[in-house]
Amino acid sequence: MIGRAAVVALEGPWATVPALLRARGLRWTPQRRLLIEVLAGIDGHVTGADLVERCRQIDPATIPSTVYRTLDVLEEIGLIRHGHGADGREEYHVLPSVEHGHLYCESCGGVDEICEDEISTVAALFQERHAFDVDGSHITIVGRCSDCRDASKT
Amino acid sequence: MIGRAAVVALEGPWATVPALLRARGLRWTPQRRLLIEVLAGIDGHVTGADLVERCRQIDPATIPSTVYRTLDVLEEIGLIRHGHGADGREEYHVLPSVEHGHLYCESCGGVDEICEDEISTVAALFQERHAFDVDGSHITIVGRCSDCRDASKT
DNA sequence: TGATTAATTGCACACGGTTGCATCAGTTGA
DNA sequence: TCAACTGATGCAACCGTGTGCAATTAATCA
Repeated sequence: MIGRAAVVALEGPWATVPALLRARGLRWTPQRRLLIEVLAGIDGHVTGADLVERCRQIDPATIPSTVYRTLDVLEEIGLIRHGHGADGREEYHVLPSVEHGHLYCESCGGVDEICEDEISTVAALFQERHAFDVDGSHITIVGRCSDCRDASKT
Repeated sequence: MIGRAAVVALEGPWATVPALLRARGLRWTPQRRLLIEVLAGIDGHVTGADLVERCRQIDPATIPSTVYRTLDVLEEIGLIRHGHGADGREEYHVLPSVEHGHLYCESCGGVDEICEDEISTVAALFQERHAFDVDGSHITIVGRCSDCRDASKT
């Protein structure tokens, strides 16, 4: 008899999480393992509520506050980053994807990605003018995409 | 006998609000008047919760949902604009101040303003590369201010 | 002035996210 | 292997914000 099928091996950078936690005196718990498994299956970004939902699909006993607290420690460790979408909701970027921000169209709700060199340009501007270090993964610019502008022109 | 002292005359652009509302078939109510009076006394930006609080100080019977709904209609009329602070909270810009964004230091919580020509630079970048119209008053860039960086260097 | 009508309010509730606290359980060292 | 220590969990309550709905009321017009 083999153990529960749900227990899958952690891959890539996720395999090191237990060690990263323990190195800081933090613990490796079933709840954290569940969240890591969910995160490992995500490409790009998710909202906090979305993560809670996905965890609940696997384990309905998942408690939101535990998820959010775990996300906090994962961010401290540097495995994820969070920002805020145009509607103000938490948005988590799963690493090790390339650092990027977002262009959010308030008309259609569409999202476009800001690539690294554009972030650099913006960062350089504020570095020069305000001596401010921009957190590139936290950038969300709101406005209107070309499609919506064209549509409203007619 | 004169009416309640709390009833003050609306000044500047605020004086036109009742007419603006009525021109759209909307109504001028005591609750809206209260919020307008509060907004008239604000320079720059406030959070939604802050506005609710200030309204309550004048009229404890103020209901939050009414405030938020009124803010929505004022934004539609163009008297205020809203964005989201670094913590994702609603942040209202009271017009007719100059369009500006914010640099938010996640270390000390300090806020610096992004002036118009910097916004133009950023807007031009995304206009050119993504054909995206940036909403300048909605920009909040997160990172670290020079003071905090210097402090952590030592 | 008073009736009509649709905008607005107040209320109750929902949702995303956070916090305080008592209890539980990884981890470590004996 | 087991006890002790301390970090993590679960729970309940709370905050900021948004929504559906029935009751209220501002605006209009006879």
